[in-house]
Amino acid sequence: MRQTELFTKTRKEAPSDEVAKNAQLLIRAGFVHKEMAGVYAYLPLGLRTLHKIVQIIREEMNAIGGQEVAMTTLQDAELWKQTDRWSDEKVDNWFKTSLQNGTEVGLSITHEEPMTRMMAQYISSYRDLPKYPYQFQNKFRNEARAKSGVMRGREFLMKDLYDFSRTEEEHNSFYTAARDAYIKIFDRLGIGEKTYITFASGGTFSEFSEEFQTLSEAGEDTIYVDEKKRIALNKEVYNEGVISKLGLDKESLVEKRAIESGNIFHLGTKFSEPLGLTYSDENGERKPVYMGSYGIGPSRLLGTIVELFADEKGMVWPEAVAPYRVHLVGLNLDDEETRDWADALYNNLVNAGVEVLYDDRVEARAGEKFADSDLIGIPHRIVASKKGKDAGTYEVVERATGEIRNLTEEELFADFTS
RNA sequence: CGGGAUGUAGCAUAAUGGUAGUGUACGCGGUUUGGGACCGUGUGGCCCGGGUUCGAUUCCCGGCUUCCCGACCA
Repeated sequence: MRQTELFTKTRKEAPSDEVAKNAQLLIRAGFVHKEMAGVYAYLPLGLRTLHKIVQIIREEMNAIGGQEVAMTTLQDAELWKQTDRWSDEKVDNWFKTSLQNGTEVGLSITHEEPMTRMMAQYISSYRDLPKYPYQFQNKFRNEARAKSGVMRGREFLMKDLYDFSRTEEEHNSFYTAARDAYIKIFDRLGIGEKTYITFASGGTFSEFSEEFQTLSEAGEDTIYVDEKKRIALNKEVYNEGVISKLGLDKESLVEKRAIESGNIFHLGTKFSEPLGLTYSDENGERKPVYMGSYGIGPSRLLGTIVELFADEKGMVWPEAVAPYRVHLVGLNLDDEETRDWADALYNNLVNAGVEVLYDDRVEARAGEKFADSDLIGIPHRIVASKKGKDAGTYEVVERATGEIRNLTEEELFADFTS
C-alpha cells in the first residue's frame, strides 16, 4: 500500500476527549474513528490489524472443530422472553427498537438464545453431537458509561463459540480443549506472558467461570494473582473460602489491574431446557443438550495490545497482528533515481508477498516520516534513501528494539522472504 | 443511573456582553531536505432551543454532546 493512496493521515495531537492511551494512539495514527462515545469505526490500518487478530482466533477455533457462522444483529424479543432475558429488570443494557408494526426487536447483546434455537433445527439425535458453531459478530450493549477507548464500547466485535454436547463429560473435554486454544491465541498475539486464567463468578451451572485476564494498569478489573502457579482470582470471588478451595495461599496472591480479554463458561442446560433443545440418546431417551460458551473480544484485544506495547513514540505491534510487516520509508524521493530505487524495492517486496506500507510521499521530510512510522508501529522499517542508493544498501530498523542494520537488497530479501 | 465537569476551525487551544486570536492541519509561492524545518500568503470556527439585553460566542434556564468519579458490567 502506498501511503499517498491511503486516505487516512496521522495527527500530532490526540483529541481532548480521549483519555485512554489505546484510543489516543489509534486515533492519532488513523486506525480508528470515533463515531460516538464507545462506538469506533475501523479505518484501513485498524481494520487490517483487527482482521489479523480475527484470523488467529479463527484458525484456533477451526483447529478444535469450530464451524464458523454469522448470526444476526436483529433479535427476536419473543425468543429472549423464553429464557427471561428480555425484561429490563433482568438485562438492563439492551438496545431495543421495534418493527413498523410494533413488534419488539433488540440488537444482539450475546447469542446463546438464537444459537440454541437455530441448532435445535439440526440436532435431534446423539449422532448429531457434539457440534461447535462460532462467529465473529458485533455485540451491542447499552452501557451506562462507555470508557477505556476501544476496550469497553457499546458496539464491539466478539467471537463467540458455543459447544453443544451430549453430556457434561463431553462438554468438559471440549472445555479443556477450548481453554488450551485460548492459551494458544494469547501466545500467538504476543500477550500470553501477561495473561492469566482467572477464576470468576460462574452462574447457574458452575461455581466458577474462567476469565483470561491480561495484566495492565489500563484494565478495569482487579484480580489476585499467584504468579508461580499462574492462576488468578477475580476480586468478585476473592474470599477465604474460595482461596482455600482452590488450594491457594493468601500470602502469595498479589493484587493487580487487568483487562478481561476472554471468558469461558459452563452453561449446562440453562439454555437448552427452556428452548427445548434436546436429543435422543442411544436408548431413545430425550435429553437436554449440554452447553458451554466461549467468548473473546477482538476489538478489545486490539486495544489491549496497544496498551501493552506502546512506548512514548507510538504503537509497537507484534509481528503477528501488525497491519503490515514492513514500513518502507522513502527519503529524497524528489530525486528521480532515488525514487526509482525505492519504487523498485517496493514492487519487489510486494511481488515477493511481503506486506508492505510504502511511505512514498515526496514532500514530507524525513523527521515527519520517521515520527509517523514510529506512531503507526509497524515492526520493521526499511529506509530507502539517496545515501543508501549510493552505498547500495537499505537501512532496516526494528520498531521494538531500535536495532539498525544496513542490508543489500539480496540480504534484505533473504531476511524477509524466508 | 447518581455526582462533577465540558462544548470555540479537521485537530489542539485563547480572549470577549459589541460576532473571535494563536498553533497545527489544509491551499498557493519561495528557501530547505535523516527525527514532526522556515519565510510569505490564503481558506476555514463560537453544540441546539428558549430567556435577559439595543445587542449573547460570552449571562440565565432547558436539552443534547463528550469526559471524569461512583454504581452497573456473560
